Amino acid sequence: MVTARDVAERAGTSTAVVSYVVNNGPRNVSPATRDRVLLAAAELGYRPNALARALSHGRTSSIGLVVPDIANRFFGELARALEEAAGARGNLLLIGDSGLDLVREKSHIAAFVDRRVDSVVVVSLQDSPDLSALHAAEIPVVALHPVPETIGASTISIDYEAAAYAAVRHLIDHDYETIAVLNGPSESAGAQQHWQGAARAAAESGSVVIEHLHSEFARADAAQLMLDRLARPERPRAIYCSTDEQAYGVLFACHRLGLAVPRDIAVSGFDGTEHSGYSTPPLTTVAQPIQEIADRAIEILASNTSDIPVQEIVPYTLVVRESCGVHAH
Amino acid sequence: MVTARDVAERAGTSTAVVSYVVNNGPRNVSPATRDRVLLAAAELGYRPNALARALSHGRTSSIGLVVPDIANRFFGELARALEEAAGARGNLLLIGDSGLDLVREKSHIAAFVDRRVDSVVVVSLQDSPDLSALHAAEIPVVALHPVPETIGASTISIDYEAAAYAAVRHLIDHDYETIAVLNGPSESAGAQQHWQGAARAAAESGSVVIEHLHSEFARADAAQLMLDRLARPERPRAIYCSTDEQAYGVLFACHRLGLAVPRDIAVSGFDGTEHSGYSTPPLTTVAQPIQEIADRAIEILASNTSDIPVQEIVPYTLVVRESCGVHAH
DNA sequence: CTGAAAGCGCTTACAG
DNA sequence: CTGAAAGCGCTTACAG
Repeated sequence: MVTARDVAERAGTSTAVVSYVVNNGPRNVSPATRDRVLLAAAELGYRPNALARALSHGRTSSIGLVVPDIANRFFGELARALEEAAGARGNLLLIGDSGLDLVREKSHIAAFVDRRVDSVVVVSLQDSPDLSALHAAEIPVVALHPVPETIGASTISIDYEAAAYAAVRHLIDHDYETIAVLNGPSESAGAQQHWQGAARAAAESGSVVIEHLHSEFARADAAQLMLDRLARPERPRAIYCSTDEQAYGVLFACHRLGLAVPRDIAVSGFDGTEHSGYSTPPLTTVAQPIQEIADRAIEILASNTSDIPVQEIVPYTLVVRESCGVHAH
Repeated sequence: MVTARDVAERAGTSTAVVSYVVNNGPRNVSPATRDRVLLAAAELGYRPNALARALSHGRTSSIGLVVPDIANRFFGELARALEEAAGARGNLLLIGDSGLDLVREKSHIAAFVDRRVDSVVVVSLQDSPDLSALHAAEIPVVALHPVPETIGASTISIDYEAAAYAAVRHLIDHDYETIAVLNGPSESAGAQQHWQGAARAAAESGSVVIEHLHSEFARADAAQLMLDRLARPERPRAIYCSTDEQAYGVLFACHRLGLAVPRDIAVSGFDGTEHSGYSTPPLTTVAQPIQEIADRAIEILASNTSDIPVQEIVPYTLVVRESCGVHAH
């Protein structure tokens, strides 16, 4: 590959000047010299080596992202939004897919440290992720879900508890008296908040019977669990799911069992990707403001003037569609 | 961060020896020295700087991936499989999401060149992608769809034409006499093959009437197009879609218009991700061997003894489910 | 405005 | 088996 030295020789100058021209600084260069360098660079097809630049400059202009499952639409949309926000500031987003595996989550974090990313955005599999490697390397982190304060990371997310409360409250307003909460694994991020919000809504109503179920986040797991559950007597009239993926699994189980949604069973989801509007039937769901979350996350990381973690709450939207029944009020 | 120099000092040796120990070579180190280095490294929490290593070593141990749309399940599953295959060989996969935008596709390729990835796997938006930047940097490429021979890249993919033929042939065997082909944009990768395969099957049958439609790959676009098309008279009895995403859009349009699948309209998809088994109704589709494609792609790039591009065809599977109707033979 | 030189943190011939 | 030194390709004080 062609180096700054090659360009300098052809332009009859030094590598320092080549650097000043390519980076528009930090020193001024006379217009004539500048033109010669630009011409030489263009003729040679010079592309600065990002590794060398990062090594001497001390910044890689890259941001690491850890997600539980890149094949999940929600994280796909999130990754895209983050990549755009990062790109707008000249940063490259490195995506690390945990594949629902804790070991891989950890190894991605290690790889990010080794490659000296400037900062990391994390959506962990766990309630309380291990960020020690990041802290040791003094790499700022923002988590996109609530984490314990003691963990020392910035946080930006919706209020899961409030969103769960609102969604279940909505089901109760439809006069559904028996409600199942299909949650993720109990240690998973947000699981507690989903259950607490739902339980609070049920308790408030007095009469509603609520039941707590757990499945993996994968559509197939949720489907299997619900095929079993719905075959048993006393099935719930409505199901609140902690992710859209699980809700699609429920929709599938209902279809398979000949149960009509929402006539026999009402369903609500959580995350609100574009796809939630295209299921059969379209899904009532809690929509997360993906764009806003992404923009703010990158902004927080960019303007990291202090080391003090910030905690931010962004608003969710309850999107009411067919799957929860005809609007009752 | 702690450097090799820090470790060397604590172990009472040189950075060269630290390197030999950490990398298990290329020189031998006496057991005693080795233990001292390992101990010092552990105590200090030493992590070699991957940038510096890459700069001096000349390899980054990273592979770039360009996909049209990471939020599309098919590419999500593909990215995961590639990441695993790459990781198994000690390589990191860098994912570049084009977001269905040619400019971004190009800028990701440029970013990969700048970061000196060892090789690139590309799924382009175009039939005939611009790989000149990669060629100039002598970075080997493998495309996961057919590209013109002249482009000088290795290729590994199913035989799209044959798969399209088989799927449409299957619809014809169901005695559907009017078939629509819902293709992607006309310049998109594979579009020609889809149409040619479908047209060949129709021509062979003699009596079947076939029509060619184009939509973007997004579910929403396909849905909108079909809402319009199916509202017109003389609607087709069956629809062959060039991606599962488009098929889901068709399913949605049918649901919205009160048309039952497969009773009123039969639908088939293409790609065959895990989700195709969970739609309403489950989707007949052409399944691509994602794992095999990923493994072979990484293998080809790893064992790049020659610069001669290789062209490989892997087998597809026609997965018959409810959406195309009760099995006719 | 410009050049020679040091330095980023590694790896690897080259001597010993 | 081990160390001093050069080199990977940049950036940036430091002189002039």
